[in-house]
Amino acid sequence: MAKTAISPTREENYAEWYQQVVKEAQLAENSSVRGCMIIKPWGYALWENMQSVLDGMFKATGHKNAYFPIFIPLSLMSKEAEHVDGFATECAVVTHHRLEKGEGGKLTPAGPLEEPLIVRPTSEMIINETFSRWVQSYRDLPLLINQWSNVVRWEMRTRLFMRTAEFLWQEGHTVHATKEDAVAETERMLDIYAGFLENYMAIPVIKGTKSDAERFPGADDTYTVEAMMQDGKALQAGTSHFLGQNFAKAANIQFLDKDGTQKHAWTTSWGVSTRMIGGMIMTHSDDDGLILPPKVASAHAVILPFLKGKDKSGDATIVEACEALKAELEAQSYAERKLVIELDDSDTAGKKWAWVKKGVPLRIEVGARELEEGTVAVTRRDTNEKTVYPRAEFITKAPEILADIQITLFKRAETFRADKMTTEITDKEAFYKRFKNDRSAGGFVLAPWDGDAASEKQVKEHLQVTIRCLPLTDQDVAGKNCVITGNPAKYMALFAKAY
RNA sequence: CGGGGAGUGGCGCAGCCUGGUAGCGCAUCUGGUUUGGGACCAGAGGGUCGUAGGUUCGAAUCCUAUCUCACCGACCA
Repeated sequence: MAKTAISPTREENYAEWYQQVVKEAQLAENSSVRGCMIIKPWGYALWENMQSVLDGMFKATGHKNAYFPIFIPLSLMSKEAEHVDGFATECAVVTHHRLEKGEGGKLTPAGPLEEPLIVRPTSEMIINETFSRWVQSYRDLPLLINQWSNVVRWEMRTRLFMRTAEFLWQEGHTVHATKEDAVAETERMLDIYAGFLENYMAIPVIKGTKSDAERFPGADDTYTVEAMMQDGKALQAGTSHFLGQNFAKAANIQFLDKDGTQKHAWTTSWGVSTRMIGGMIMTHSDDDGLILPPKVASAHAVILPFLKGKDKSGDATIVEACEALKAELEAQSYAERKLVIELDDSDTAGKKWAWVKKGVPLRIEVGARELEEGTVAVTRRDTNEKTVYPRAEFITKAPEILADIQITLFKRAETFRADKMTTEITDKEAFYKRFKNDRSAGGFVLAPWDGDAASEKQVKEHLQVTIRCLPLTDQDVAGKNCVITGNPAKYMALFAKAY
């Protein structure tokens, strides 16, 4: 059995394996603040790449960025009843505005605020309240705004990237004159998320709508993209909400329409977060650590010179050659981005493994032999394949190799998901059996459902299985019966255990 | 919030039951050896043992309180 760079392996302990991958890849670490993570440079570079692509997509569809306060007055928060109920148990609340030195120099909060401030768990209330002043006429619509920010949700249990008390995200908030426009926007943004996840993160997703129980608090409809992780659990990777007129009414967003009457507007909101990084790790990484999809990778390749130690005669030449190679590679582009190349000329043992664990797509080895032959030895992180290329050929071919890695990762994930997906289960016994298997979380089961909250609740209590979504396609239920109750089915539902 | 677990040099741990003021591995630094790879030898630096109180001649070790963290549940992006 070959030694793996990450211990334990996925098979041995998936949860612990995940923590180790994050740590060994230098993506993030726990901070001294409960539930809050420190995103390290290697992880933040990844997030910046993701941001940059998404931001371009938002702007290309007419959205503009803005920034709203981190604090929401308590009174404002309480205006949409369902929304409040959904977030009340996980709000951080600011109640004081200064510190005083007490006994023994110990600092204690003083100066109570007249009205407590909530640290935003999401910004619907503060943004829609603002929109009520921005929107006066049908000419002001649609209003398409996005914000990049942090939010705070005081979760009971946290896990790096997957669920942290504070996380980074973007939240889009839009206002429309008609229901049709708002629904179209909700679906457009869902498509953008799905496209980003599949084409950039190489994570295959299933698009669908949430059941009543899983909907965003205050929304009429929540659209979601669901991904399958390597342990057979599902991950909600992004959501897009059709908010109906609920928030428009709560925040009083009205406009004077062409016909001269005052109308309430229709709003949407949509978001993706640093959680996608967690999804990416759980989709692609292996027992040797992280594997980054080239399109968003913090770096595309690392050059590792083989130095001669004591007999340093040739070392300077090798490092120089590596620097020249780096410069030439950096002139190349892949996926509208100049190649980012790291050069690690440290002589520490195990530096190769450090880069394996960081998930960099290509490792380029250059030593005396390569210099002499005019070649480079290149190893792909995804397949572990080592190929010796003539130097010039590799430089022009690098983007092509990266593109192949990107596709390989996506296809591999797609194949994996296909193995974890069944549409064959039609009776309750088989359904229960599937999800009671201890070795695996069970994957996706696409099965008929009667649309009743009671049956949904039942499988959640018995099996910790939830309805991830009602897929947008495959909704033919004619003649089919609910997998749980046997009653006539209303929907095809995608069931899974979830993060 | 419930269930078990853990807080000891930068990291990972032992020591605790049977009190006598700290030890191992990795990492770091120095010197040497080695060199297509997760090295070896020798030496060195670095810790008031989570915090507060108590028992004692003496506490990492016993007692009490308290804080924190990761993990498994319930809750959730």
